[in-house]
Amino acid sequence: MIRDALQQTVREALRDADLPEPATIVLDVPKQRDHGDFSTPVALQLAKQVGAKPRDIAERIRAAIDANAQAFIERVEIAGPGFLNFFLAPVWLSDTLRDVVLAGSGFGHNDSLAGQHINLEFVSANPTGPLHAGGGRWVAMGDAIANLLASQGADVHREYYLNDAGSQLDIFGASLYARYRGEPPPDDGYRGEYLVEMAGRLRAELGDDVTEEAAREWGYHDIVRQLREDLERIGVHFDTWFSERLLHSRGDVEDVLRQLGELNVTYEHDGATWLRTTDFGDARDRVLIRSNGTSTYLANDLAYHRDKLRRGFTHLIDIWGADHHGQVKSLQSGMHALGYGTDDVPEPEVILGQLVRLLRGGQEVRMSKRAGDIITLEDILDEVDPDVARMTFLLQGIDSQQTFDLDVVTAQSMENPVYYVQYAHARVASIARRAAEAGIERRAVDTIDLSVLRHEREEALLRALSTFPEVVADSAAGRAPQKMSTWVRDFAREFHGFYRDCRVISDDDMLTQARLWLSEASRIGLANALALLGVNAPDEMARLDDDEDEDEDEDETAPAQ
RNA sequence: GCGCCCGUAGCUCAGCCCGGAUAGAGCGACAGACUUCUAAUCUGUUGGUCGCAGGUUCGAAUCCUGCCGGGCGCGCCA
Repeated sequence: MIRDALQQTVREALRDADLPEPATIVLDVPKQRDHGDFSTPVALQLAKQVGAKPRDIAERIRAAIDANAQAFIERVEIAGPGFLNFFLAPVWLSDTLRDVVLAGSGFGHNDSLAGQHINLEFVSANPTGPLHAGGGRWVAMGDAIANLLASQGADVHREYYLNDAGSQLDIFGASLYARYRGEPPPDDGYRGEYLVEMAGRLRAELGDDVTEEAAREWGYHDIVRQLREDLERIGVHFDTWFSERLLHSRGDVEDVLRQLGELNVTYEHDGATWLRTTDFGDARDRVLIRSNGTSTYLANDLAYHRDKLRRGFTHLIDIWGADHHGQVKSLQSGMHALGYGTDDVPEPEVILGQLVRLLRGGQEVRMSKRAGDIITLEDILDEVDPDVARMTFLLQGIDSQQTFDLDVVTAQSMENPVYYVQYAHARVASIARRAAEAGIERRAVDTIDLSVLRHEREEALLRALSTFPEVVADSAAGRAPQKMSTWVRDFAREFHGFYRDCRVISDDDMLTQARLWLSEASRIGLANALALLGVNAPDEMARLDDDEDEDEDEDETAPAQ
């Protein structure tokens, strides 16, 4: 859009002025309004190379730009040590508004990743218990990242990997079976109360004569059903639930081991078969086949990732908890050993997410399915709206540890930023309803004089809106949904300010029309941003009681006569 | 010991990838604004040695090095 045009202008000016062209022309939106609409430090960057004073270089560039006057540039100023500040003709804001309206739900989307088939694997919690609260971070992050990648034109496939072939499931089965028989779970077993409840249903459904194996299978399928329900409740859908068992039953694991053997990257040692991952960058070699003849997690995982590639995906992304970071290099090294990790087939990308620290009553709650005292995602969803849960998980970067204080999140649920944003969206809808009641129709946008939108608030709103596409692109490229949530909060603030200071519906017909379109463009920005975050954009908000904050427990208090 | 992540306002966090002009938001505290398209809003005030020390640079919260503090790993577990 306008940024590209400016970049082009600067490039041409550099050429005309006989100056070298840096690979990228930096164009910033200055924090200060009096520094213009856009600013570039290019003259500062060239000073050393050219051997001239930055301000003199800036002057040469400005002269070249002026010589080739562009309609959308009102003036160029040289400021500070040598910044070139661009002041654009106000028409660019009108153009932005029209572009947004024209693009509609596609605003912020592009096709830079067109042709890419991305497999995004996330959550993948063991099917041995319900999703714990911290898992909500992977649910929300994964879904948002998938949305972001899709917005850039990629075909994104959401996948859940079920570790249903390993020892964890056996331990789970033994624990469930013990509960079924009224015994405590084994020492290394799962101690959670949910197994007692499940054992009761197991007995009700299958009777008193169940074997341990049957209990395990029943329990496994019941857990998967619970996982699906929890995920559905928060609005996340997986395209594939991939069973690890398939890798074994189909012979994939054997086959990948055979392939590695033929590639001469394995060796025998201490009765086990090892993979020379050190040849491919790993810190030490890894075992593929234990001395007892069974395959390791790595062997299975290599078969799994090879399978994903064989299914036609061009790019694999895994979201893992940071407690698995030691395995990243092993997986990637193993995939290189298999011949992947080339320009055509890149190595799997692993996004590491720092773990959630969960607080309740000011105390840290250790989240371990084994230990028993877990707070589940379901528990959270029982107390707060799914939108609140999602937004909370998307407020900060995945690289930093998140402290999820259950008391704070539930107590301040109503103050959650998600409502601030949703309220802005609802306000637009409300304006539209009021306008309709007043018999005001929005006329075609290209018949409206948008140049009347000159209020400080209106311009600020449009400026903020104009940055949306690049924020989406940045957010997608950085796998950083928090950039999106930060933008939408800032943008909502701009809208609330506009709403307050610029009455949309007025006696001035043209101004009303222009502001209705500005509202609509804002709605598009809010709705598209929320959609990327996986959050609803409601047309109205439930009315809050005025005395809400005085009344702590309005739900179940006794009737005070 | 080695590896990854974090350390920014009283609290919770953006900003760091890709260095720019006076470092931002929310919450908290204090003071204001509803005859108004829903006040779940808006406005103002308060508040920061960007962990510490060096280095690179015209310019460092941002890049590099070394420390300090916190989290997580370092299995023929998954």
